[in-house]
Amino acid sequence: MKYNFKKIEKKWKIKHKKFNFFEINKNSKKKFYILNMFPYPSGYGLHIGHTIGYIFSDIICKYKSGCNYNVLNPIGFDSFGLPAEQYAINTTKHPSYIIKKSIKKYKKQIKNLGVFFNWDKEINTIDKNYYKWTQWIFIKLFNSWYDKKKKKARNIKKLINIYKKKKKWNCLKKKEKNKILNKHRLAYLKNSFVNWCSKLGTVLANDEIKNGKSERGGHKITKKKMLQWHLRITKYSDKLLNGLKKINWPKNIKNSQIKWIGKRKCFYINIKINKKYKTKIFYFKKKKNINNIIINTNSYIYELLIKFIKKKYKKKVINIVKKINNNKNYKILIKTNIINKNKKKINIYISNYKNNKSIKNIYLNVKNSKNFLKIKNKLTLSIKKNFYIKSFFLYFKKKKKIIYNLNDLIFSRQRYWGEPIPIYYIYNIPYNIPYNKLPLKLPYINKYISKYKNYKFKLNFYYKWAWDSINKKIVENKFIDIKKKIYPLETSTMPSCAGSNWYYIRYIDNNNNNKIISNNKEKYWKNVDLYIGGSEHTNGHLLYSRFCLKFLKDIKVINYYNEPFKRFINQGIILNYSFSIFKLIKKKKFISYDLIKKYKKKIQKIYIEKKFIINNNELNINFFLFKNKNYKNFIFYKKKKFLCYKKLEKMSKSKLNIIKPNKIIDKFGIDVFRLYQIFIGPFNKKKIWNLDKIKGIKRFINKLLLIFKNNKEIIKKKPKKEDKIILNNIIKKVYKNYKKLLLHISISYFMKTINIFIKKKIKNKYILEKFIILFSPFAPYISEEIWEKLGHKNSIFMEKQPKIYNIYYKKKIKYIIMLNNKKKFVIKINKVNNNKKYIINKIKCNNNFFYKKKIKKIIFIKNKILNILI
RNA sequence: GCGGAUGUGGUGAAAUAGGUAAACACGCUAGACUUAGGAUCUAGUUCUAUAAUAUAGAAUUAAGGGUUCAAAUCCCUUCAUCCGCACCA
Repeated sequence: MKYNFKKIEKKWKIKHKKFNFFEINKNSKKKFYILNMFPYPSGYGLHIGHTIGYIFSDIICKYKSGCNYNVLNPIGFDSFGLPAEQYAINTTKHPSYIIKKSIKKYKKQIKNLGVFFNWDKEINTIDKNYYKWTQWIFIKLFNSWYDKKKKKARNIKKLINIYKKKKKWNCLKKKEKNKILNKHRLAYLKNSFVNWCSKLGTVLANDEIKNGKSERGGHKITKKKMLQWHLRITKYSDKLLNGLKKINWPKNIKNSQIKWIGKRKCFYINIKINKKYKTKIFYFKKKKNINNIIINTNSYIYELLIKFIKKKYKKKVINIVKKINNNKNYKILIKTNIINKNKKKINIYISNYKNNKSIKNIYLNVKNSKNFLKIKNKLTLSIKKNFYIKSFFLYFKKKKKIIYNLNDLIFSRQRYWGEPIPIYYIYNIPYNIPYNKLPLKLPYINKYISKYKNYKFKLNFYYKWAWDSINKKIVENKFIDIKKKIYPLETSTMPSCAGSNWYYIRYIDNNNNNKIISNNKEKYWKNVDLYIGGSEHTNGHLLYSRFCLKFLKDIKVINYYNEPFKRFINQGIILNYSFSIFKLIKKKKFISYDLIKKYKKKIQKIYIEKKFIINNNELNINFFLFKNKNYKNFIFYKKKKFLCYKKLEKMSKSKLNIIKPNKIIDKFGIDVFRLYQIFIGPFNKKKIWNLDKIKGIKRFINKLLLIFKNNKEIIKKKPKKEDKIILNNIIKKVYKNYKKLLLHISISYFMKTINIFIKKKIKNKYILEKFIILFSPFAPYISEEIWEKLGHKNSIFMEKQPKIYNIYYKKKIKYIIMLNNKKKFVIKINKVNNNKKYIINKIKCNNNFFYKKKIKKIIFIKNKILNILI
């Protein structure tokens, strides 16, 4: 029988449409909530990295269902954020149109994986019924403060009551009241230095920046002072730290959470520029003397410093900084009269020194400035004695202090495509939109982009963005009038983490319009039992989600659990080779990879697709030109062959090394594709994409089909003991690997068992049935087909996972006999004779390898080993 | 610079919380078969010796040392690779 997967898949896809998988154990008391991080629907569609996660969760979901669990395996889409918006600007189409199209594509592809998702639970962050609750949580945060004594968040009204008792609260002006409240609110406004990207026109979080440039687009980032919404996540530092003890997460993820929170006792130094401008504090484990201070030219501290340099020298410094910014690793020395403890003068350097990846604002003479001091390019400003920055001084405190790394989360973005922050301002004092008027809908305007193409894509350009607080609705900007009680609305939107902070809660009760989640449902489903996700933004996402939950628990939205994700497994990235060629800048010349050394500075790297490559890394020039006609007149510089640069890299759209699952599925079928993705290696480790090994899976499937080829050969008889033992072994192995989440090992045991079945010609129906049930989560369609051929009408997924046979067998015990720590042979012994004397005698009878020799020692470990030392 | 991992054949990898290293699969070599297919089957695939389809011996889990009857697994040092990092560590 040839494996006609297309026919089988088509048949079962139709049957599965009517099949209510998630209803099977609806009334079971045991629940299992498994969750994949929801995808960002980019226009490019699914790639291999996505599918492996879905397949993985699906297998576990099907297995758990077979173990009588009521399972939940939902999926949704995280659709707000920069990528869609950037794409929208480029294509002049509205982001919601792009997102809708992408989601359609995603859904189609996901459904083609043989995966069961609870599609009725689907959520989408841009859905107004979803972001209504995101905004609701924000207002709750805005109206809460953290009570240190009670160690939880409470309503801001209670804080006002406390103030009323203590002070003359009512005599204070509104602005003063606001100032005080703003210091306590969990969502609050603060002027702070932010990563500003002028090209994108927005603030970015630290994890949105890579190598000092924006992750999306690679634009320059500067530090800028701006009024921003913050979440007071720092108040929860201790809770976030303690919660880690109880959950089953990988060590490295836990560690980086601990590091991020960074609780420790330290000595500290304060750097002030003058009374008004404080900078951050610097901490040391031990007391240290300060010999020099290094200030980065890209930092905000430098900008401040410039303000306080005397006018005469200001231009000089700025000019020099301009010059050195174009060079690598330069430093300028400014001599000062600040004296440290050893009565030595402290020098200030201004430098464009970069330490590996991160831009640091300031370096002190700690270990990491060693490299800095090696810099040879050095300028010294000729500075007169009286020139130094008077107001720049240091504090060194002797006392130890408990400090945290964690900073409050900056929670606003100056962009259009996000959840609007439900706040309006009266005389610059923020007030929230009433709860019952949520959602504050994101305005949709046609032709928006073409009309305002030259503007930044921002909310305040909408003509309709003001709040009428009498009629409680959104009105046009031009009506803003304090007398008529029409006020300006907040123009920033929330960052993309806002929607993903709490989404796992919403899946459980996604259609509830009155509450985020009903009590009953929360009590039953509780938290996520197994959370599966990629490694990209894991750390931030997990921390913010945990913070969000702890807050929701304080305000009693959540009552029955403390941590969002009980167990977490990190999905390893899949690497693939990328190919690139080099072009001379501004010239029509390509240069072979072995010749580029000469042109080092003048070349530009262009990624190309793999289909243009022959013989490992040679470019097929004719084919390349045929497909890329804009390079028609270009010259190819080469010796003999034109070589490309081949590199193993993370799959990415820009590097043209993405593998799309569709082609593979078309060629080999869904089941083979599923098995292959799991078999490729441990789920949590990085993998290199290589299709070679898919043959093994194909052969395995063929062998499997061979067994079930002739229905007549399959015997309905009580299975033999031997056969039962074989089945027991595989069941045990597979179950154990489910616990450890090592599914790839299970597949190798399936292969092994099939080999044994063929060798021993096992054709017993009961044995084979149990085997195929055990196997069904891995390859659903083929299992269903075989199940049907065995004469069953129900879906195989209605069946329970097999139990281990109770066999009473006089098990012979295996002993490994070792001589001087080396294995000699293995003997089998009946249970009755399981003792040292018997075994030694037996060996003496059969072997004479230690005859006439003195035995130093015999080590006997019951049921395992006998080691003889001579 | 700091922190966290990881290191097993030509390749992907297994090895019960110290107890037969390399299961399972890919690749390769040789042969068979045929409906000439990205097909299937059989055997081999660390090294050495011999009386050679067997037997015996030796080496081996990045390198070196330690603990132990016994280490891929535990401890120490070094090297290499990867990941994270915001001022500190």
